[in-house]
Amino acid sequence: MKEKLFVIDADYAIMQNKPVIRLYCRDKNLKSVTVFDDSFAPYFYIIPKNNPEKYKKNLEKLSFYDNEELIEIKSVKIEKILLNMKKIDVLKVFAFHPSHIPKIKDVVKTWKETEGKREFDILFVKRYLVDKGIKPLKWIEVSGKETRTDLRTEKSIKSSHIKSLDIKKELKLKILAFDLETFVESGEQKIIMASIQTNTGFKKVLTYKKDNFKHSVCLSSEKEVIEKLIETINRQDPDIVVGYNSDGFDFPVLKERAEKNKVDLVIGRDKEKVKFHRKARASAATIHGRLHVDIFSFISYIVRPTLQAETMSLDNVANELLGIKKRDMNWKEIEKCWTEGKNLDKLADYCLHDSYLTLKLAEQLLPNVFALSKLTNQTPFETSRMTYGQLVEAYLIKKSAKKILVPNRPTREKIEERRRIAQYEGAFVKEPIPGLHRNLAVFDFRSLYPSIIISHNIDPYTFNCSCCRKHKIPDMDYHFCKKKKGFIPGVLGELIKQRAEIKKRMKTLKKGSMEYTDFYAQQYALKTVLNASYGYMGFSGSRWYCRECAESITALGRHYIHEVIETAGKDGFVVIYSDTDSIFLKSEGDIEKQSKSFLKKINKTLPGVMELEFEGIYKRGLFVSRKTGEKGAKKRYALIDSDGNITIRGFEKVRRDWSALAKTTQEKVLKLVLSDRKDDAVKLVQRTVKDLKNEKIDIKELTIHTQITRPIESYQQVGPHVAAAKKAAKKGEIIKPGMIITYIVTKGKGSISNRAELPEFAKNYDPGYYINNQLIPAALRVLRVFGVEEDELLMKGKQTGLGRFVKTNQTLS
DNA sequence: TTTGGTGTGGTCTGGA
DNA sequence: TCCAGACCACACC
Repeated sequence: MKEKLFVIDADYAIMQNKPVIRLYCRDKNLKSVTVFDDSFAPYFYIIPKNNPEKYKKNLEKLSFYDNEELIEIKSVKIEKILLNMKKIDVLKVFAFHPSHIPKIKDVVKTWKETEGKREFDILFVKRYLVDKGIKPLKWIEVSGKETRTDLRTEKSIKSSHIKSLDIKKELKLKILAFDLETFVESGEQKIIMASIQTNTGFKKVLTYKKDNFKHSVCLSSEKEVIEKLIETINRQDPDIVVGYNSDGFDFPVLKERAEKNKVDLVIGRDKEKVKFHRKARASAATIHGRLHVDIFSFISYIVRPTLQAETMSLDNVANELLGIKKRDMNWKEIEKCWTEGKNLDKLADYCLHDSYLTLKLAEQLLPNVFALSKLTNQTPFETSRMTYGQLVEAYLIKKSAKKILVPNRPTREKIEERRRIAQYEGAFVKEPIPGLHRNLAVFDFRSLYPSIIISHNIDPYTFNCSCCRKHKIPDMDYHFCKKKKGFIPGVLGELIKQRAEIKKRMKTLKKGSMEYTDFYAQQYALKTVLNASYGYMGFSGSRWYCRECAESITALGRHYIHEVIETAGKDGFVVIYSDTDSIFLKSEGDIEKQSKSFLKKINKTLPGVMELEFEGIYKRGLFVSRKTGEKGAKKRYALIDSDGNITIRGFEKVRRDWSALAKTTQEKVLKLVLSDRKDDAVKLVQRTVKDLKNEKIDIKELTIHTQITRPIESYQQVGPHVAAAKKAAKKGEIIKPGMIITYIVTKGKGSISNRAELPEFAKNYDPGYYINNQLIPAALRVLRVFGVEEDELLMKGKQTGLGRFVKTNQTLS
């Protein structure tokens, strides 16, 4: 029989002593089908010192015991493959079991005929998908026989042949989002409520106290809640289970409570319990047969840089990504609801809302996860938990398969060594001309670093070749081969081409249509990998590490932007600012016309795929000076276009470690100033100072968010956020690195740190601090270029009674 | 262990 | 008491 199937996830199991790949699929009628493939054997490569034939013979005889387990070689093949651009003979060593690979490698390592060993740490399923060319979220054609298994899928096929198909059709998969609420009772964290929502409209709240609200099932104990949750998931039979921080919270808690209550946490399609795989941050919970996506993981690794939310809380992220308003219920209220047994419907709503937000976030972001899976041939389970570095690596490994030996991952010592010597010169940043400028034209290089890599053939394998010594990188003693195309430049070149094609096709489609969304996600995946490629070469943990490459890339970047700056000057522009790949120009004449010819002129001189792009015209642009001295401040500016859209970079407004009051006031000031209303801006600040002084500002406007980046004991210098965290820790709160501490500076004596408190412990706020250390600096940063001084904002001399808020180190004039 | 360098500015700390 | 430099966080690209 032959079947066309849509692949969702994959894993492997040991069956009759053999590793068997399991592909979890749906067919076109949405029937769940599992495909078993036992035709694939795990392998790795050995580079022999000289005689591969002789090595092969010795290897075939290898047999040893490891903890009473017999380990033997399945087979050995001699293959030709590229090592440092040269074809060599290597041994491809097949094993009977994936876990034998590292053991065989360790034995062979000691043989004196061994030159090296490669690709022993590429996981079995990853290897399979790459080698077979199977892309998750795409279609395959499976030939084989239907078999019986104890898997809870509607059909199981033992495959004899699998072919990947290029069918555009997407299947609508069933997504189930869940969320738990817990409560600590006599030192034990218990589950008090669970909520579930699916993208097919099912919703349910499970709890065990009272039964008078919508969508709820009231049970009699925690145990029953867990059992009912398990039953519901299995009955709903989703393809995808999503949570928000479910790797770090929901599943660990669920596992612990299930064990405590002697319930088997079986929610997959086989009889195994939920397992945890070690990952960077939290261990990843795996459910056999269902795809578990912790959407928080994807957001914090990949989406985060594009967000401006202060914390990665579900509420904040949903607010920014989905435009869903935040709720005002907090933890204290939840606890109150539960302990008093009142307003439980509110608590249920809260819990249900969490799984709703999780579901909506998943619906929005899963296309991006899937696009990355299709690009790298990795399961969405993997790609949703990958960092930038891992995504680039996965893609490069895919492109190396069967052609190039993948370099080994560096050892811990090697990484340390690379770290020590790493530092190299980066991008050029021009000091801006402070002031409010009119009619600015902005240009930037399209994907500067990737285009340099491609156009200059920057690659570890082309570095300092023996044939092209003449073509040196500017100001460097390095050169790159002109004759042979490097691996990374070739790969990135394809990506750029594909992305251009997708973008072209997107123009013919309707925004918001299924196809458009899919293309958008695809081009976003390409962009993600492209943009991370330069960083990956300079990353100490990289398999394709090449400091000289990274150094050359930035050197070329500086070279090109300098050329643009120089040409702009010669063409009569005033160069206001430039950072890495962008340039801000002003001119007396018709800026649009001049921009066009300038762009043409520059692009004629650029090699390969390099291109300068016209970003836009801005009606006004504000550049400020540094806090001390008259120098222009880099990386801080604000722009307004002819439609009134405002762009703010670098200012306190866009930083999370400033109070909302200082940020919103600064934003208003910027808007007024960009509209030529400086005087109104001054008045606004003065009014706000007064409000603060009279303590009329809501304390919520005054919280400051700062991340704890290490264990609190290991800080050499105790800043306000660390001090607040330490106090909270003393009161029993658990403080971990990565947490974002919210604090308020209260009245009292001593340093700012001494007076920093978490909101729940803050009894008041110190107006003096918020005036002198928050509001005034943020406002003055903008207004100083207009000649406004601190005294004017503080209304000194005009009003009495403000003296006590003046910093002690200031003298009255 | 979890892409890179460049840059600003707040707060603390310790010595004059 | 004052101030420079260290430390720290977080922005830009």
